[in-house]
Amino acid sequence: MNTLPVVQPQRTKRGENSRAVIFSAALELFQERGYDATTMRAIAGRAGVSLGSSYHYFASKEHLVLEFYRHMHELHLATIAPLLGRERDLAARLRGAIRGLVVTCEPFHAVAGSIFSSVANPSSPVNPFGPTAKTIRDEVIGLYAEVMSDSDAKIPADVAAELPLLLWLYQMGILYFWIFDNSPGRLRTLELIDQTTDLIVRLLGLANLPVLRGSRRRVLALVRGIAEGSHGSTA
Amino acid sequence: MNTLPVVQPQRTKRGENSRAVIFSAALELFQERGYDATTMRAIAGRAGVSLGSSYHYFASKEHLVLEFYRHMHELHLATIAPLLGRERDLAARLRGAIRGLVVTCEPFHAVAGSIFSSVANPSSPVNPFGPTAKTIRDEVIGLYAEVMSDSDAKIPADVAAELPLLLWLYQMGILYFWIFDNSPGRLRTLELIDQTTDLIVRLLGLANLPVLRGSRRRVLALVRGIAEGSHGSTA
DNA sequence: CCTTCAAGTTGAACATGTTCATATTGACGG
DNA sequence: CCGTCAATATGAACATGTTCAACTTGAAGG
Repeated sequence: MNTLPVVQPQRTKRGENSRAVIFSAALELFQERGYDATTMRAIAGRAGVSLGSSYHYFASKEHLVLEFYRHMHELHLATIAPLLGRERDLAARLRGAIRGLVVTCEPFHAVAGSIFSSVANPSSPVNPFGPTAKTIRDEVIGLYAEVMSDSDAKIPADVAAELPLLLWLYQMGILYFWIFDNSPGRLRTLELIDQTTDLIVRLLGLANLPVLRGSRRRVLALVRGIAEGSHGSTA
Repeated sequence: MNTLPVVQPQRTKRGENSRAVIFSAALELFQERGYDATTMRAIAGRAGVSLGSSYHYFASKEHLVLEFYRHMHELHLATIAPLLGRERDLAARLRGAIRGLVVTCEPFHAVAGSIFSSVANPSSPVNPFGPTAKTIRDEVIGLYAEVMSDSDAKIPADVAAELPLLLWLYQMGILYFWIFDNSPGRLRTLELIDQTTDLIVRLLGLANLPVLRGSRRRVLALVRGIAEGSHGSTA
């Protein structure tokens, strides 16, 4: 994973280090002061580089958020890896994965609000539906594919094809709720997670009932349509 | 509606006019150049007032968006009023209401993306969940209460209590999809509306089935919980 | 050791949202 | 008609994201 072909010769040593230092400074400042209050000049200052240098490595402040995503995702993976290795019950896996997410993000709760501002902007590079974020998006969706497929739940193929995407959307919904959640210990969010994950798994079971067959087919067709749409035309 | 008690004596004549002129200029420029590309200086310029004057009437650029909301909501109301007066079938009412929404917003499709950026920010005054937007939010939710209650559908009381809020959330989801929709004539969105409104009405019917009783109770409890949460702690 | 050149680095300059001290207006009491 | 005062109006000044042309570094080739 660290041995790429010989394409960017020097770009590594010095540059790689500067990039890391800058991102690390940004991360600290985001936590200390929040996203909006963190100036690009302040980031450069703490990193010990010039303002221009910061822009050499991160095309915009939002690109720092993109890197922030990747970072959080790695932390998230590390947090829930043990659980995913051991647990096989779908409800437990899902609950653990989402709980792990908000726990991982907890240190950045205060920041998350202003960050979401950029995130929702369709023309921003950090928009989860946009092309720039495709790599990290596919990785996250892949995580939920793993949550699903390595469980012992028997999921019909047509549902299984769309479920990871749906769980990814669900995760974003939870995160948006979490942003607004000021309850002590973020208990409201945790409770919401417990209840919704249970509900999701239960509905998956019910989806086989004859009365629901029609709705299930239609919901899946809808999801497929939406997913295709995102491909073709990203602003 | 125009005869308020004697509280703001002079504030009306000249001020009211300036405010309207500024907003109208902003509206034009948003359409012509998009939200981000529209400068507060440009707005002031076209309105024929100074930069400072604009800030006298609108505390920030985002407050112009708040006014924009109100304006769109009024247009929306006017658009669907005839339908709501005549039609009684819930599916048709809902479909018409949501279709009317995207049709009303159509002239601002290009702008909507960058506007949503501010909208999603929890600390922004235009955040739909925030306190500043409460008035307009309640109005919009009220619209969906009317869509529901003046139909001939028989909706259980517990569902009816939460449905308007859910439909309001649903409407926002549709709008977010619409923002990304570049299909000719925005057909993808219209189709999505047709299918989802049908699905919603069908699910409302199914909610009475014994097998779904449990899930229904839990979903409603969840929604109630979420709604309460938004009250207490708005960032 | 010198040349070369791409990668890295720099800070001044620019655009734009926002603030603020100051000036102008115009209705109203006298 | 005059003085008063709140509402209204103004533009300079400020902060900050972003751009850019110029400068520095250091490894590779000779």
